[in-house]
Amino acid sequence: MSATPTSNTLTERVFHDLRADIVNGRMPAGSALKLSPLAQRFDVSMSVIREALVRLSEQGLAQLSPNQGFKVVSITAEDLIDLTDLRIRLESLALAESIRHGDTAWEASVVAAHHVLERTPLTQAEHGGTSDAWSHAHAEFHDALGAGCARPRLISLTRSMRDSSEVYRQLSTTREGSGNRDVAAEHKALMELATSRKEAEAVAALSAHLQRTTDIVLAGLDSSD
Amino acid sequence: MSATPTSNTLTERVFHDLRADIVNGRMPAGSALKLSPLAQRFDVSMSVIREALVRLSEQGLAQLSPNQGFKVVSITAEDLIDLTDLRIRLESLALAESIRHGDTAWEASVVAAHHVLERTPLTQAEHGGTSDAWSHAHAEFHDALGAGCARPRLISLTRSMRDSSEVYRQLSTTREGSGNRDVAAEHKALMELATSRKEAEAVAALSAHLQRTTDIVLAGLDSSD
DNA sequence: CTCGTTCGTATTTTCGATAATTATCAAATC
DNA sequence: GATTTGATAATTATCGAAAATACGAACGAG
Repeated sequence: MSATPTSNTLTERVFHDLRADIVNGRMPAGSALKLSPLAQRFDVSMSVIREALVRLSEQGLAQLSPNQGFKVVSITAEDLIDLTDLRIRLESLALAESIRHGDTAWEASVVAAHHVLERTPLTQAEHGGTSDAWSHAHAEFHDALGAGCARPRLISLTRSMRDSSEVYRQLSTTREGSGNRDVAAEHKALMELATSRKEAEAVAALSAHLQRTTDIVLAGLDSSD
Repeated sequence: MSATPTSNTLTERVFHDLRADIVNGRMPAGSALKLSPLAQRFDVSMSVIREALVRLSEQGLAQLSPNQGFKVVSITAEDLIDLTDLRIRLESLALAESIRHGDTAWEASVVAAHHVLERTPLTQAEHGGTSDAWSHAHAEFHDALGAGCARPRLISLTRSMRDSSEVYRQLSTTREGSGNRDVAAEHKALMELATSRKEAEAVAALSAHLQRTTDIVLAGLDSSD
């Protein structure tokens, strides 16, 4: 059903790969994204890289300063706070509407996404931080929660903001064992509350879930940089 | 204080001009945006046009179908409803926080923006619809209302959505005299409520203001297409 | 007459190279 | 010693053309 998003054009492939690199924390926040090295690495012309970077910049994952090139978006505590507040509001809205109007197919997709997430190992062998597979399954699960509302714009907004949040989350999972938190249990509760249509409780659980993650990241941010 | 947004690079100039064309309704919604004609019109290479169009697409003002080119974003009643609901929520939030935390400079900028808007003629000589100058002043005023909250992400979101809404608004002002509505009075009330820090009333006025515009556009949409 | 195929054309996508701009750093000046 | 200047290198922005793809018309078979 998902598998390869199969990007037909070169630019899309590069765009997806670069986004994954940023979102999964392989590119340090704030680091420069120079055209020629990237062109070499992906074995494409600079135009392709440039177009991909322009898209990423427009989405807020990179920054373009005219005549000075691109860099990975830089992170600040204030931005994370701002971002999290917006995410809580909008994802809560999407979830609430999904619970109110979502059909059985939506319920099924939530259950399915949770099933995958539950069975995906959180940590990877080497690379510190969570595995790409888990990050992906995690994003898919949260996506599924809000996908029942018939509002494309709201959905794409929450997706975009989730990507931005990932840049921060990667930072925290790298440095600390995420405290004594049972994330899997939170997800399971979320899934059950959503599919049993308990709107208020589900929204509360989702809000707490998002806020908790941010608080951990914030703690890590303050104590380091 | 504003004057020339001074785009240093060619792409930025083209981007701004094209966005203005779309937002001000000079490009029919859904119409194709072909590269070579645009390159000729702006007297630049296709690369520049392409980059501008990619940016517009990423912002939701155009659409890119791989290998099939760009077109002006197409409009639907459902999207406008979705969009308006989000705008009401987020602009209300920005306004409320501005009222709570904005300083005197913010108040001043609201008064100033309203002053300009008040003195800008609504209709232009020829071109049906509102004048570019008024559209600009109008955007600046609404921008000023929310600019007092110290949340860059929220601000840029509301800006982006306002642009999208403009595509719709242009459609309605072209075809009807906007009924018996005193938009100027609404703006004045908004300005006064905001600067006198009446949060609840200001937010209610803003929500009603946005919803009213949408209702008019929706009426026009249903009765035509 | 309808459906499918082939081919030419229009358009997009990608490339490689040039022009323009910025960054670097050593020498020179105050 | 700090700041400015000027040449050089590195990088981005732009261009024009080649390659790939989609679109539509003409054609032929069933």
